[in-house]
Parts: sequence; C-alpha cells; structure tokens
Amino acid sequence: MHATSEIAFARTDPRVVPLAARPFSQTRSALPAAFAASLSSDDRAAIEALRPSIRRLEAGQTLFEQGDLPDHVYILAGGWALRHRTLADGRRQILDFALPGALLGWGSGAGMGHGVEARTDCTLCAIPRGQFRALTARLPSLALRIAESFAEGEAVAFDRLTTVGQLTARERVAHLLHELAGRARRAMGRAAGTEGFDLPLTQTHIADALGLTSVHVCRTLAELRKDNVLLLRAGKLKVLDMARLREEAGVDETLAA
Amino acid sequence: MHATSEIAFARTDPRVVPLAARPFSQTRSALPAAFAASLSSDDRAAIEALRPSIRRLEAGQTLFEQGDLPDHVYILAGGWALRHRTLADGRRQILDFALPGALLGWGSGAGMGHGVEARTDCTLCAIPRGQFRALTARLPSLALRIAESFAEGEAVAFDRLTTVGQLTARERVAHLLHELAGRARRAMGRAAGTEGFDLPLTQTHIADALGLTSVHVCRTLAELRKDNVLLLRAGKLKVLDMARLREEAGVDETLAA
DNA sequence: CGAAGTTTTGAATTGTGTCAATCATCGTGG
DNA sequence: CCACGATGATTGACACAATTCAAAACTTCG
Repeated sequence: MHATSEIAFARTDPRVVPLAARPFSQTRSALPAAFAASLSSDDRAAIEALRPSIRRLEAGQTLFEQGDLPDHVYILAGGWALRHRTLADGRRQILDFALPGALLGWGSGAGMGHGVEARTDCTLCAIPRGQFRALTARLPSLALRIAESFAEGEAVAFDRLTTVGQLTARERVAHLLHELAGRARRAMGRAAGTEGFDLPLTQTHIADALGLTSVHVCRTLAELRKDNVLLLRAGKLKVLDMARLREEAGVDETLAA
Repeated sequence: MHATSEIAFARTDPRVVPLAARPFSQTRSALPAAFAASLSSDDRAAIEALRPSIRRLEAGQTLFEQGDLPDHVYILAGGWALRHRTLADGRRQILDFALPGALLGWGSGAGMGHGVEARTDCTLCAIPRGQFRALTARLPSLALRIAESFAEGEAVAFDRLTTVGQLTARERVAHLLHELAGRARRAMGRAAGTEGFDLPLTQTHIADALGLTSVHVCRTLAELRKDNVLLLRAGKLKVLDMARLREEAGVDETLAA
C-alpha cells in the first residue's frame, strides 16, 4: 500500500497539521467542496474560523476505532473510507462506504459505535469536536445540515438493512454494485459509461458489507460475469448491462434516488 | 384488533383533531414528554405555537406509506409503531420499532423511503411539515435535537444491520429480544423483573425484522424456551436468564448502552 | 360455534458456509 | 531480472443452517 499520486507528498507519519501554519491567503478552504456546497457562506466562514486542520490517512489506516470518542469531527474530503463494526469473535459488518462529503466521528456522549478505516488514501478536514458542537448550537442552518446528513445516513442504512435482510446473495451483490456505480458516477459527474471505474474493494469487503462469505461473493460474481451483467477485476468495475443490473438488484422504481 | 384500555375512547375514525379546539388553559402539552424532555423551553413553546394536533391510530393502521410525503411530521406519544420497507414481490423488512418519543415522517425532499404502521393503538403529535421545517431553520437547538434523534436512529440501524448480517438465527432472536427488553424496561422506568412485559409482536414481525422466516423464528424460540433463557407466549415476554440472554445475543460489553 | 390468524411440528430441499487446495497478482529483495 | 512471500481470487467437495411446503393445533373474536 503506498500513496497515490494525488497526495503522494504526505509520506511522513500522517498527523494533524494546523492549516493556519500556512499563510492564510494561500490557504485553500479546508472544507471539502462536497460538504461545503450545502452550507451558507456564514456557516462556512464560521467553521473555517475554527481553523480546521487537514489530516491525511494512507490506505488501510484507521481514523478511529469503535469505542473511541475522537477529539475531532471529520469531514471526508477525498478518498474512500469505510465504517465498520467488529464483534468479539472477529466477525465484521461493514456499515457504510464513506465518500467525500461524509461527516465522520460526530458521536454525542459516549464512544462511537463503529470504527472508520481508510480504504484508499484519504484527506480529511478535522474540526475540534467541542468547538464544532458549540458552533452547531449557534448556527441553525449548520445544525440542520447535520440533521440532513444523518437523515441521509439513516436512509442508506435502512437500504442496506433491507438488502441484507431480504435479498439473495446474487441480488445483494447486484444491489451493492448498482449503488456504488451510481454513487461513483454522481461523484465523478462524468459519463463513465463504457470505461468502468475504480472500486477499491476486495471481495472480502463486499462480503462483509453484505453478510456473505468472500468465497460465495466470488462465485456470485462469476455468475454475473457469465451472464454478461458486469465485470469486476483488479479493482475495476464495468457494468455491461445496467438495466439488467438494476433489475437483478430489485431496485424499486418508486424509491430510486 | 381492538383498542387497548389506555386510549379506548378513540373509537371514531381517527383523524387529525386540532388541539386548539379545546380551551387553551386545559390543553395538556401536545408534545410527548419523551421528546419534549430534551428540548429547551423556548423550543417547546415555539413548537406548541404551531398548534400541533393529536392524531390517533388503531393497531394495524397506517400512518403513511413508503413513497408518501406526509404533510405532517409526527412525534409518537404513546404506543408502538413500526417502520418497514416492502419490496415489489412482497418481501418486507422491518427497519425499526418506534417507541414513544420517536420522530416520524421527517423526510427532506422526496417521499419517505419507508412506511409506518401502528402496532398497538397509538397517539401521535402532528406538526405541519412546512412550519416545522421552517422552525428548525430558526432554532439551532431544535435542529440539533433532530440531528441527535437521527444519530440515534442511525446507531440503531447499524446495530440491527450487524445483527442481521453477521449473527445466526438464535443470536439474532436473542439480540432483538434483549434490545426490546432493555428498551421497554427503560421506557417503563419500573422494575419489570419477574413479571415480564407486553411485546405486541407476532413471530412474523420478529422474522421480518431479522431477515428470517416465521417458521424458523418459532423453532428458535422453542429452543430458547427449552434452554430456560426466556418465555414468549401470547404477546408477553419473560426473560428467565438475562445474563444468558445477553451472552447469546453477543452483546459487546464495550458498546452496551 | 365458526372463521381467521397465529403458532407449532415434520420432512424434504436448497442456499450459503466451511475447509482446503490451487492459481494469480504484485511488491520486495537478492 | 527472477525467486520469493504475501495477499487476494478461484474452484471443488462437503456440511449445515435456514427455507419451503404442508398439515394440524391453538387463540382470539365475531
């Protein structure tokens, strides 16, 4: 695992680097566009006044463990992270794949119920927890934005719960890949039609997200490949038949995002 | 299904009844204590100024369907409701059991991704959606309260996702009943130790919440009964061995609420 | 008492997990 | 440049947990 070109210069032990250490005029906003876009300029300014720092993680590193209460709240700026929960005996459930714009570590009182791990190299905007929470108590639109963020998170969680609880292995895999394809397409904003796109996940990750075994995910992917629905090799996903995929995934038209 | 004694007088077709129709001085707060307790008095007053109405549902009735965008936001005051999502072919996932204090129907733009059905007779506080949302945009502490509510909901959803994704049938049943026992005990505030308590769910409900078949839930309950862990008959749950139940449920000590 | 819904039990089936071996890929160091 | 080790993907044989189908017993309520 080594740094991608994007942030390859962050070779030193990744630590919280005070943004304000750089001349202010040169400082790009520390707030990820994906999150900031939905904020009022007042809110944005207020957050930046807290002097958020930038933190970088290499693929595989941990942002925080389940049970921790990190002293920062994070907004994912670049890269893929995953939220997961591990049981005492090692079984693991991947709860969510966090894409840029995700708010991480916003627990209320006690420790976080889940851990967060970087799947690719990641860039995060780190805001001191106490100050951030104090800010949300003053700025209604910011608090509302947080509420929206959680509402969205709940919807995603409900979606995956339905997937894991009711669908067959084949449907689950189709559903997840359909969702990720959609998210990636939206995130890139480009027509990634024929080329496929990067999916920085092993089959074990897919399995842990869907409540299956990696062996069975492999078999299922082989089927979908044989049936000309999609190709997934070497971290690249290529959807051959989107209509078929949507159908296999059992995506309810009325609920399609 | 008939009304329980608690609200048996609500026999007429349950409709939205303007609270303000009653003399104001006699009006108990329309806001359920379970929700209002965590609000500032300003927020409470502001909500009550919106003249929330009270709505009653009989057991089995629907508050709103998945896909709807109801024109009210609801706070559950009394009774058990359940949030569920149904697939085109009839498979159904119960997403959450809503207890008093739950916020229902707070979708942002589009329709709700799930439906809500009363499991027992229910009393709800209905607040006009538009006005309520406008209010949250003005009152940060209210917006924060909503965010907390969703954060909590996300935690519950993650918990159940882990349950459904990783646990065996026996563990799942144990986990759910352990959770419901805990919630009920907290809600009642009483020492419901030896008596057991009402669990207004059929085995089919349990199955739909856990991604199992009602037949298999039945077999699993029979096992747990034979092993003297618990008794569940005629809508009453009695935990015989709480330590054992917790153990079977695989509840992580470090995460126990 | 009869009807409808729920629980219970049995037998056969099947989807998914487990175990294990082989193959593929890739970065590392000799 | 190639052998090596590590990690992930693939495949086969077998085991088992959970589903399906079916029928009967039990509850509740009109």
